[in-house]
Amino acid sequence: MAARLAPVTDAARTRPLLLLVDGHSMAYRAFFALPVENFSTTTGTPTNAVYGFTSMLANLLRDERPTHVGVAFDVGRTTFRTQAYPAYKATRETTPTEFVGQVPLIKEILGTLRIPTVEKPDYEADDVIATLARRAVASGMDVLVCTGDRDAFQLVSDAVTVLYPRKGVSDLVRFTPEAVTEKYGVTPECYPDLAALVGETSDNLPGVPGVGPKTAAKWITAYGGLEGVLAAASTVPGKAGENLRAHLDQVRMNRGLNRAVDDLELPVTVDELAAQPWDREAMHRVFDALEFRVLRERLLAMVPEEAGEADGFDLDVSTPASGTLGAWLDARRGRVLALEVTGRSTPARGDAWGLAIADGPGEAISLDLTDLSPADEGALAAWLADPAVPKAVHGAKDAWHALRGRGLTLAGIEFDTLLAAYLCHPDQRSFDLADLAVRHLRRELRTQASDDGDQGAFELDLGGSSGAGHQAAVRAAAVGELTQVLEDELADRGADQLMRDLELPLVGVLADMETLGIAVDVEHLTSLERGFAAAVADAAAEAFAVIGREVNLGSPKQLQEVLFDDLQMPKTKRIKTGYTTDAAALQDLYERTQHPFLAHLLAHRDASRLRQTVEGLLRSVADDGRIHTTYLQTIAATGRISSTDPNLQNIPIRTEEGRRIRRAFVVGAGYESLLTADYSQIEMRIMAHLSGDEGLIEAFRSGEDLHRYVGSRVFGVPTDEVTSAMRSKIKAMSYGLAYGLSSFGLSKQLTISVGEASALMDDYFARFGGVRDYLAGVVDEARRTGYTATILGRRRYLPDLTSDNRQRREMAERMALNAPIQGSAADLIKVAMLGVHRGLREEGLASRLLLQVHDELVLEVAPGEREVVEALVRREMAGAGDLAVPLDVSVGTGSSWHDAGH
DNA sequence: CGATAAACGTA
DNA sequence: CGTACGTTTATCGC
Repeated sequence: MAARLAPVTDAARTRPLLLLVDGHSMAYRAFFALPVENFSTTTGTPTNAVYGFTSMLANLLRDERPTHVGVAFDVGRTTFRTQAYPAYKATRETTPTEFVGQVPLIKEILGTLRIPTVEKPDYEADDVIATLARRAVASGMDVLVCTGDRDAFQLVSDAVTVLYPRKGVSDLVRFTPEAVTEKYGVTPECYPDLAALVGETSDNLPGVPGVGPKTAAKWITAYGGLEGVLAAASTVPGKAGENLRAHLDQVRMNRGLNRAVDDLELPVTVDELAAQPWDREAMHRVFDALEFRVLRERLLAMVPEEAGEADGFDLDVSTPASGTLGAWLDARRGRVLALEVTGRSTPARGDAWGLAIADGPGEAISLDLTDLSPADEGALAAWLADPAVPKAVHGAKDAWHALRGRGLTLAGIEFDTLLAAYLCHPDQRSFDLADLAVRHLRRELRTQASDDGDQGAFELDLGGSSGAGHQAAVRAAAVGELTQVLEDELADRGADQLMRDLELPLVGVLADMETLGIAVDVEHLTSLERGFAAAVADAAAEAFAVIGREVNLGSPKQLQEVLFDDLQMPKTKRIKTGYTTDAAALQDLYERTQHPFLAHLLAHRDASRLRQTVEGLLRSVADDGRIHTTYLQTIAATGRISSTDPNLQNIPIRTEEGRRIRRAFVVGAGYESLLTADYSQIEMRIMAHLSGDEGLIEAFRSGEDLHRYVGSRVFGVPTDEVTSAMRSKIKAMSYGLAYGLSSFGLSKQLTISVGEASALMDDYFARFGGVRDYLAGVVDEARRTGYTATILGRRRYLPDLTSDNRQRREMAERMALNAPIQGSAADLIKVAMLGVHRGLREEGLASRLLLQVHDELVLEVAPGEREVVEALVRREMAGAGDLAVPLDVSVGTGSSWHDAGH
């Protein structure tokens, strides 16, 4: 492995360099230098000290290139110094708990970097550093000491430099002997003399009153050191001299305490501080957990990669001679070969120019698709398209789009390492092949060619056995090896069936949907854009007129000034940057103040939001007059798919203005209508199924309006006496339960007291006890097993359920409540999509599936197929699962998405 | 330029 | 102090 902190061949240096860091001191500085609000994980763990410390360390490793590194830590608060002088450091405030928790994290990071941490009970980090520094210098090394403790200046010499933070942790001042003398007027060895006279507030060591660094330096120079000063104390003139005589004991004690001990017995030797290769797998794990993406990249970028190392991919890469590709492929029939496609995977506009195929770990070929002989092209096309030829790939959908752009059909995908990694670790957001290789294979994917960063090679060398071609071959080989590993891991996690029968077949369905896209009425969109833009301008003008000046209404910062400074409005909910200006808060303010500015601002928000949505859609219209979204199958931790570029899963529907945007999605030429089919109350039905609550199951079987039925039971009135207010309370609570809603949250949403909300929940659970038991049980079981599971066995791992951190734990509990419900719904609609897609094909229908919006499918219906398609969709959606309650499906058709809605 | 925060749309 | 997403804009640090 090439990871090495400093190449020993560094020509600029002749002597080895030891970097010694005072861990507590630097971490503590980082803790106060970086605002904790900006540095904590999504689950609330503070990481500001960890981040600051690691960032500083990364800079030092990069800039100083030490050959040896060690980090010293204090152990507890008592040392031989506090024994001798109990007041020592006694004024230090208790360390904040948010800081204490970060020290182990720092040590964990140091562990992954294989940097030893050194501690000595009863001594301070400074003493450890002094000892190691002395030994290093004795063996001919240079030493850098990084600490925020000025006592370390006594260590400075020709061979030892102290890096002292000026502000924060990134601005370090280099204290050489000259720098110390310049700043303090005494040599480094006399610095502790000076400090003894002046005192150190932070250590609770009083100095001689009236004596600052200037006087102290003058005395030390005049009398030749502290001993001289003390000996001559009786003759030192003036008030300062008087004070000195009154504080001789204190000064002597100060000097005793600030002397660094440099002959400790330590568990490590200087040699053992030699830089070691990093534990990259552990680094990924720890940095993932801390959510330090950029910092990890910064560190990894420092490591010079060397080609041909044992841990790389040692591959025999070739390009078959023209006309021999078919034979090469035939010779490997029956084996699962791994593929890597180089190209662009934009739906409907893909292209592929390179292809690598790996056969086992040692052999691969790479092809330039732009320059194949007709015979090879034919052989390749047949091989790719043959569903009976098993293949593995990382990201089958992207490969599918790219190959399609070159007229090639991809079938027979037996394994997808991207999907496999996602099913194993659904909470991960990205599954970069290089990362997977490091984690599961302990291999580096990078090769010399890619390290050079030579973009030119990419263009010039499409298929050869070096450069881009070699890189593709390495990736293909990695896919092959990952397939072996991940197949086992999938099976261990009980996800192999989910992979084979659901996610993998879904790839083709999604690829078809993306390729088809949905037709839009561009003229309609353009006219909407004009209208919304005019509304934006009007609202802005009126808003400015009210306050008499122009501000950027899109800037929360400027709005806060206007609202809370200029207009002196009551403060809203606190956010990181001050007070929120979100729509709910503005609405609330408007109801209380009736200030017209707020009305114009809200109107401006609405209109600009709509305009922005329309503009985005217009930008996305492809040459075929359709919008081709991309579905992401490996993003949502619950198992849902997401839609991007553009996101067609958040097209407005709630307001009339928003619904006008839905009218722009229309049936395409040659088709009869759009058909939408959605599951009604899918999540509550799944709740009923999973909980087995008889009352809730009966609610669905009765055919009565769900919320009305539940309301009648909770409030103890006949269903026809459930008022709409009661119904909406029940609806809010029912859905809230699936999200882990608390009585506090419910009270907030319904604007009732916590007591009322709590009573409402009690009444609910009194009638639907099965729901309560289920919700409690699901969290319990997940805590025990480590994961939740959906009806198809899709897992979500929630290690935070046992966290000591309440915020993290409760967050995980809410996730545990929601994941089986949201995830089961995702399972069901995926099954339905497969069924609809297959049914359309098997029945020879020309209608097609276009969109999925979590619980809704949108199809484009070919002329004359409406009835049969509706029956097919109803059958497949309702039959997607065998639940204790029926799966109701509502269907609508029309010439636009809006008109097809219901 | 890239990352983050705020805001807001959907299920 | 209710889950899951994606996109835009402003803002700030590098």
